[in-house]
Amino acid sequence: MNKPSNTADDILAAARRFIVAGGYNGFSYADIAEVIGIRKASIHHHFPSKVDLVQTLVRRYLEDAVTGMGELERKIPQSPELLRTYTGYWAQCIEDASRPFCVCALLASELPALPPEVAVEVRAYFQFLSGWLAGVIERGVEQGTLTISAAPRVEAEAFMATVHGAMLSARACGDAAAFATIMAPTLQKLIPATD
Amino acid sequence: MNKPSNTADDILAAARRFIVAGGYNGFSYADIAEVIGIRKASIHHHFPSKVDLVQTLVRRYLEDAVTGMGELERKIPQSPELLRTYTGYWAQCIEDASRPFCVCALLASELPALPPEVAVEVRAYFQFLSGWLAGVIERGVEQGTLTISAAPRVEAEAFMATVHGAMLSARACGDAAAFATIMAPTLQKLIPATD
DNA sequence: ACGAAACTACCTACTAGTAGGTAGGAAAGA
DNA sequence: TCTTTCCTACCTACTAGTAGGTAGTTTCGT
Repeated sequence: MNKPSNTADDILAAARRFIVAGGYNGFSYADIAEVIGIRKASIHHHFPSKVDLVQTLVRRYLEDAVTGMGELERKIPQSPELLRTYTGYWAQCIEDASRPFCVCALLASELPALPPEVAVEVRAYFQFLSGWLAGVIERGVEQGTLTISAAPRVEAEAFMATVHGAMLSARACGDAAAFATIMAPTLQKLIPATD
Repeated sequence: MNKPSNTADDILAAARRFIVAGGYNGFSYADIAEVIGIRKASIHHHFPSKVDLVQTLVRRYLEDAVTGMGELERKIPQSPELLRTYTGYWAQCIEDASRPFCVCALLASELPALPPEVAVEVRAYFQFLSGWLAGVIERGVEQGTLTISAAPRVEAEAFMATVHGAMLSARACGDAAAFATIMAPTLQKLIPATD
């Protein structure tokens, strides 16, 4: 039912790897062309401009996050376990180097220099993630499974910040395990009387 | 007593602004030349290569941090007040847009794509900052002015991560006040029984 | 008159993007 | 069924502009 052509997906995947490594200006059409084995003009066939490419990439990234978080919420009703699974997901991604950084976290860092079409998509991701975390935390408080010291929205922002900062630290000290090490006490502070 | 020539400093200052805005690949010698009103060839006189320029910039950034933190420790012996002052400093910088992001935090995000000479300097900054924070936290625990739930080194890493992540969030939501909002509960969790 | 700091003028390599064409398959009309 | 037409996917070959960097010269302060 779906198009069998996966070149566009290959381009997006390569672009994601490059962006995660070095940001928006850290790669070129030539770089992508080389790793997937086509000419750079062919990339323009799938994505007329670099802005189109990255915009599509980030938009899809957000869509995947929305559906992914939805599934996660369905499977795991308890907030503490939900937060643990979320950070565990990233810990895994960083550990096996499959997705060693969040695309949007990286792009956000260079937001003032980003094309506006891309910037708006990045901002949307942050808004979604922070909103989702706020919801999870709020529910946890209502269930009595989480203890917080500020408003859920603020706690959510702080949690998200720590996740992104922990990615940065893991990268900076070249130690993938650093992410999990940093997140452990952060989770502990939200979850009362665990194991 | 100091050299009256400030062009090299002007170049470094301009480069810092550009890097803070868009990272290592987000600016060119031409960009710097334009804003400070010289030709780009003249920049090569002061900094033969871009690597030299950014390496010098990051090295000086670390030196300034080392002396700055030293002074801070001399002036403020109490750990809670020290952490508050440190985050307050960044809150101020972000608020007045004078230094809306940490140079090394930004460069760390694109670390895999950075020239190795620059990467090593960035890593040194992270090591210093995390070590300094660990010392501050350890002393606070000994003084009984801080309560922690993990080893001082881990708490320090988590604190640093939250600071960097909060910068990112402030940038992403385009609201400078977000930084202080995020840091408030983070500080509160470390400081027991405060007003 | 000497060196530092700036300049003009240039280089090569690479950037995103375009023009125009080709190979092959699907569709559609007689 | 054959042929024309269209489409997708890719190609070669090119453009204008920008990247970092160099060579050689002039300007300026002491």
